[in-house]
Amino acid sequence: MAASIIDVARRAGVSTATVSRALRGLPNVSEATRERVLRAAEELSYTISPHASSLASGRTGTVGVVLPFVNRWFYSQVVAGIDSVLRANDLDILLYNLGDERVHERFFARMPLRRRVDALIVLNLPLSAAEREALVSMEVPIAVLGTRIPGCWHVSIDNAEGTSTAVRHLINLGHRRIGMITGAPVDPRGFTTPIVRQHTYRTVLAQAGIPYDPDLEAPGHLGIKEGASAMSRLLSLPDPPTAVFAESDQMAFGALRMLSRVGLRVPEDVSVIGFDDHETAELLDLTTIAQPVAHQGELLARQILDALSGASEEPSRVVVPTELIVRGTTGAAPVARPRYQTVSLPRPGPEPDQHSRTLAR
Amino acid sequence: MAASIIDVARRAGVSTATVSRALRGLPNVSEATRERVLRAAEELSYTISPHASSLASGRTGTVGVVLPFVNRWFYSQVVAGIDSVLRANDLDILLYNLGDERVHERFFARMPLRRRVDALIVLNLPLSAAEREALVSMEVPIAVLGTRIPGCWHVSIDNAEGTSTAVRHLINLGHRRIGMITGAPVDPRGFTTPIVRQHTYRTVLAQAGIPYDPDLEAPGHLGIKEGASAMSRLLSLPDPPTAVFAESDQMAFGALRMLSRVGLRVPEDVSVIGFDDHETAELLDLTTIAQPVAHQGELLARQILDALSGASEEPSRVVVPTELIVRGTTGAAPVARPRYQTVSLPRPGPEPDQHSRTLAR
DNA sequence: ACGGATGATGTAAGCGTGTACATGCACGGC
DNA sequence: GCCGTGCATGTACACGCTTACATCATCCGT
Repeated sequence: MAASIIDVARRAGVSTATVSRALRGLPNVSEATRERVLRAAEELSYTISPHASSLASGRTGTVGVVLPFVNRWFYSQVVAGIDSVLRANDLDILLYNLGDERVHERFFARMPLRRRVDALIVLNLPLSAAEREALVSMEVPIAVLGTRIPGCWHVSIDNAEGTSTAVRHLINLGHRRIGMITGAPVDPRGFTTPIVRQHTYRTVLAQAGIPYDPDLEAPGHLGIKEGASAMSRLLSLPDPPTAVFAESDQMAFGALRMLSRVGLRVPEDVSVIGFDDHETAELLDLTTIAQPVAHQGELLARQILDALSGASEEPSRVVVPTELIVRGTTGAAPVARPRYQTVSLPRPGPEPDQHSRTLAR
Repeated sequence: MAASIIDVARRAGVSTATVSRALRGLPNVSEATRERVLRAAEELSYTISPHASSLASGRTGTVGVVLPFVNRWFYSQVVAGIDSVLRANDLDILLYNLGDERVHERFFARMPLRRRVDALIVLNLPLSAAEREALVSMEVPIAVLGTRIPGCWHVSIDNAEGTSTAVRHLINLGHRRIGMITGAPVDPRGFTTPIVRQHTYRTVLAQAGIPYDPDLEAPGHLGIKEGASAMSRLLSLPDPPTAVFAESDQMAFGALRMLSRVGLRVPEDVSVIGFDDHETAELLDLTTIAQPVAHQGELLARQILDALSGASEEPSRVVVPTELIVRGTTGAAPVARPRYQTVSLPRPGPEPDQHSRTLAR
């Protein structure tokens, strides 16, 4: 049987109240007494019972982290960021992986985190209004990544800015047929991120005077394989794109693989730009929009610390910058644009016609 | 203020004991009463206080998961596997990321999980004898991945078998100069996995009559970049390897990148085999030894369930099989072996001499 | 018709802390 | 020498639940 506070009190020759005070570093305990208590606790290898402590004090020392997919690179990276700062402040992490829809529903039906955590961190989870309401009703500070919930702390990247940077990069390289591989397009609960990015993609094209073509938007569901098949769909268009913006690096990887399968060169025939700066992006020399992933986790955790310490009453909102990382998968458009018209193409490579034929097959 | 069991009892017109029984589905509660209690709880949107419950019952409904790196693919995948089965049994996950050495030490100094979890899952964490002892002294079931702790449940792959399969694959392709990119070679606490793999690598080579050359073992620290620099070290040897076994796919990725940087073809000039079957391996067409990662997490969780239910008293040990996945990064050795001596090489490619010169530079 | 099962429910004692309040003590100013 | 102050410590209740035990009604067999 593990030692309780009573054992420590007895051994130190004081009351349990004094033990409690001494152990938590409260004032009004003489140095000699504190010393004795600490020694007694040490000798009994006493560990406080978190449940009793929580029950009595109302504080749990635990933060719930709710997310859709622990096993995806992005989320695991964010969790690592969260962990690093919460751990340093002796807060534990209770992990809730709500990717499965039934698990998701069950979570909101039973609210297992109510009374169990001091604060909540919600990562990029599509939530209905009722679900948002349910979270807020827990009456603990909430920090949200991506989505926005009124009254909650907030961290996100500027998706519109990142997207327009990506699309403009392609336009500046002379591309006019620019495809987009989108993520999670028909989720009824609505990830807001894909919506914003898709909207921005259309807006930027329109601003550049490029006509809108719905066929150039292919859903990729954020996975490598799905990215590949989205790419193949784009390639099978009568007039396939010369550049593709994939809204996640993973989908861009799939696209790259598909391109190499069908024998198209990157970036000579098709340019590809991703989003995230996944650890593998550098490996594959993928041009991408970098976002500081682990850092966002740290920021969320810091917000929680602020909220718990009461340092700042008003929930803050942080928008972290994205950055265009130009690597080897984006280049000048292959079709002759005005400034290239008089220049002969330096390499043999497939002709545009031949190119189209390959794709149309 | 959230409703307590007393409120529910009052509303249902019964005692708190009956509420407790009804809510947990215990027998000896009439259907009518149970119905009334459930409705009352529903109407008050009552959530049980886990702390009070734990304090009273001694059960926490929580499993601690201790691991070195949440943000690495392998571990996040295992966590997802664990989560899927624990979640289905209403067990929560308390995550402890002990990658940082100071965090690790602090964890074992304070044992914050004592009294806080019903069971423990330890993923592949290097532990001193004292630390193992400390975990066991928590007196809860422990399931361990990779390492072995006496008296604990155990899941692992057969590292010796996987490694020898990989190395034999290279030998069968005619390779005699076979390098190995190793992980975490000098960790004083000792990850056992790299040790077993390195040992097996040497043994298999010896069995094939290939002389031992310590220069062919390059530490890669399990990262992509480190894998790349390990590869460059191997390439700078006077007599560089024609094949490389990287004991993780990530290091293999780095190796591939380095090879393509220096202009060597894979597998014509150098063969590469990895370990894990990382999601990106298929993308890069990497030959590798596949291990069922998420499945191992599920197995660990199942062992915990068995232990908690008292189904099987004796801790079990499960060894899951690995599988050689042959893809495009391994091929016949470029140097002329007896059976190739009279055959002319089909492609132009760099001559062996030229090859060596490139590398020695 | 009556004793004893059997099943439904209530009573109350913990579980191990935190903390408001009471207590006791030393000290200093008048 | 007395009283108020401030600090160190003890007392005891609350936190919200589980559960052993007591109680009570019901029902069955003889």
